[in-house]
Amino acid sequence: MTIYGLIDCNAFYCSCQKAFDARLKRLPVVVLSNNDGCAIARSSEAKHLGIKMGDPWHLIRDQKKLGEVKWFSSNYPLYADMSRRVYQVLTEYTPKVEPYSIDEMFLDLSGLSGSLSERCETIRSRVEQITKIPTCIGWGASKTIAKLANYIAKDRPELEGLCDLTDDRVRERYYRNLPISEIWGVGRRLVPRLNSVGIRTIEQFVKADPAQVRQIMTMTGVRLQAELRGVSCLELSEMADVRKGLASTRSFGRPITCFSEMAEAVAGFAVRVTEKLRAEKLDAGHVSVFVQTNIHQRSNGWYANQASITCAPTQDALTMIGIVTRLLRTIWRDGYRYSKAGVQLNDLAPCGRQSSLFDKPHEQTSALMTAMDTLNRRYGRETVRPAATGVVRSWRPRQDMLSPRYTTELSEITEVRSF
DNA sequence: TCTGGGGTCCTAGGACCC
DNA sequence: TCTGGGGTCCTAGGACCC
Repeated sequence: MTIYGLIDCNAFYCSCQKAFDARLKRLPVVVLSNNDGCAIARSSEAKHLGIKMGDPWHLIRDQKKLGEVKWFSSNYPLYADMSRRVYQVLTEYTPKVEPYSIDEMFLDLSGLSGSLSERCETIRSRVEQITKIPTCIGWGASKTIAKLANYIAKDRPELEGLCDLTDDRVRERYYRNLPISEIWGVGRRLVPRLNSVGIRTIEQFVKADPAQVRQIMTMTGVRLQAELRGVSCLELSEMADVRKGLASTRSFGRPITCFSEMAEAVAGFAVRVTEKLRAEKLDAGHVSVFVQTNIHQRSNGWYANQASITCAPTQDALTMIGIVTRLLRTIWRDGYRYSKAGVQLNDLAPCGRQSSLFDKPHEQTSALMTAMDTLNRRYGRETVRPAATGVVRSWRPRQDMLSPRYTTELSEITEVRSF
């Protein structure tokens, strides 16, 4: 029988910041979303101050007790690289590692000899020694149980970061007291609907009539019930799945009110998504553009719309700018203060496919795109970019407290001085 | 003034075809 | 004028995740 483990990095983005600045060690640290909008990671010290996930930063930054909080704009190149390092360490201990998100990885613990608790403790200390990132590990007979075990390990300090749910009786004891909201896959919409038919604890969920669960949650719910009983339905996949879609979307640093600025912004998104496409050697046959005004301020008129089109598969930035600009014209309305927009690509496939009997397979990445990618890789993002993406760009998102990309940019590496 | 970005899966319903 | 069943594909919308 496979034993599934889940390792999760504690307050990952904050831990990454702390890893490169010893002065932060015992201080409350908060990392903000893009546009410095809201808190998306808090160190344990910051959690103790009462800062919640998703708190709008502009509403909490002025509170007195927050004077000592160190806050950062999010720095994804740094976090992605730290995640890769954690992955590297894990592969020393188990050959089967499935990255689930930037800070979580599923492990196949079946082959490990001796006490699993001891082995997992070794893995935790090794990850912390090499990367400076603290973690928790939970394990059990299915991914859903491993996920729950991980939550318990994090929630109860007395467990010292480890939780074993392989034993039926131990599992049932937790199921009796834990609410269904702790199940992986049961979110805020489903909780009240399940509550209304008398399902409140995980124990009640597992024992509930599958037909009733199916009615509320479709097949996903029935599968979850089986997983929680220890019948594994979700396999560990070591190969990353083929990507289904790809997007670039942003909130603006200030509202956009004129078409030409929005056209620049949307062209910028087109450049960004096609850059990702070329990096993964894909092309896209379906393109969507959306725009919207601030969802939190509907009083003076709210507008949101999207348009999409099926096109000859492409990965070319200039072609994509043409497509998204045409789509934007169909949904643009004067007189609104737009706060957010984006470009979404679908129908992805390895580039070079034949789109129809009469079209030739479109040409491989053009020399221009290759040159642009090479320059931007060597000299930094946006060293060269199409003029259609704008020059002034005063609507760009805020990033007031960006830390250096310590591990991926030579020019931003930590300096050590000795006297 | 200021509230993120990027994904996945599932289902229902419409268009179209034979 | 009446009148069917079954299949595929696509899209929109709803739910979830980190």
